[in-house]
Amino acid sequence: MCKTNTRLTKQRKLILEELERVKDHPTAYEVYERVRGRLPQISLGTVYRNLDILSANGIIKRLDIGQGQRRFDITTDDHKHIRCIFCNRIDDIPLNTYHQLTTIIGIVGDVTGYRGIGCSMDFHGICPECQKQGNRIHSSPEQKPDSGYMNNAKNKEE
Amino acid sequence: MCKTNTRLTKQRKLILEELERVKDHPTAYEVYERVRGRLPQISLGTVYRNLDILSANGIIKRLDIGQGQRRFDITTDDHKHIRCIFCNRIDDIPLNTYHQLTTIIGIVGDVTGYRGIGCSMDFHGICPECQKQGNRIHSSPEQKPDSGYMNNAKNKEE
DNA sequence: CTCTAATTAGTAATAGTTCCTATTAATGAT
DNA sequence: ATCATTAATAGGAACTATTACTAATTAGAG
Ligand SMILES: [Mn+2]
Ligand SMILES: [Mn+2]
Ligand SMILES: [Zn+2]
Ligand SMILES: [Zn+2]
Repeated sequence: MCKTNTRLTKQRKLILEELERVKDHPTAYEVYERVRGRLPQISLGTVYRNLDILSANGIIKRLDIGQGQRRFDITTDDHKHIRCIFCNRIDDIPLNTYHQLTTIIGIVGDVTGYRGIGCSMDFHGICPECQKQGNRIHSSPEQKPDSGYMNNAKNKEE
Repeated sequence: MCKTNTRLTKQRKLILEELERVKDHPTAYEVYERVRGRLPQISLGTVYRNLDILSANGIIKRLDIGQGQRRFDITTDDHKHIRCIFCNRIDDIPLNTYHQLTTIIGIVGDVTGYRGIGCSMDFHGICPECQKQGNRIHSSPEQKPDSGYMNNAKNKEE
């Protein structure tokens, strides 16, 4: 499963096993809690690091939906998600792409049983300015853009 | 513009003026920086509080897109957004809802000039379990679900 | 078995947001 | 215009979620 120079530690194995067991789009902390039941000394940092490595390798998927905690998905097939605005659970939507947008919300309601459905559709890509600067699709989008935030070291001069 | 018992302070007025001036989906901190240029003693907390109040009153919109900072939009008409994976800027998409999903990405590319476009479509609503518990669409979705996170006071017993 | 770089546990630091409290000020009533 | 009420403020602490650091451990190639 892993690349050369990537070791299958017992921590990593247990994280994958628990992800396989729940498939419920758990947060890093939820994975941590489950794995800790089988390996008490595991640290939350280890869980975060492994979830990052696994998603960078395409073994799992990171879900950055809405404002709360990041979630992780062992299912890497192309599918969409629906989130409950009360309890924050996230369910799968095996949505094919041939419907018209006007009918999709009705379909989503039928498929999931959710009510009061809203849709936030976000696109991402490379803006014209960044294209000019020579960024390519295959170059790493992991370069952190300057967050411009107060606590950043470089903004702490004053 | 505001409800009774809502005062138009000079801080609130300046925040609205700067939002009107940039329309660029600024973060709270970016709004803070601009307003501070005109009212140096304003605090970041005041900016956050006002952005919350204004969005709760429907004057502006909160954008919880992706993993980074929350952003705010003075334009409350129904429209979609596209984010650059390199520089994190967010542009508007005046997308009508009559296209088929398969054609939308092409349209978005034509309209925005973005390349390498991906789409994350997230739905939100009330799950069947929460419907059973008597939650209604008009009841406040602001009840914070238990985040289950380590640092929560109630999880700090051990 | 040995060697070594990948990984770990524990903890500190950071980023983004919310909360708290004494003080100030916007607005309605006099 | 002055007063009284109470919403709102500045400043800072606290909180949530994630990332970074470091000395010790360990997977696994040779
Ligand atoms: Mn899923
Ligand atoms: Mn917009
Ligand atoms: Zn629910
Ligand atoms: Zn860009």
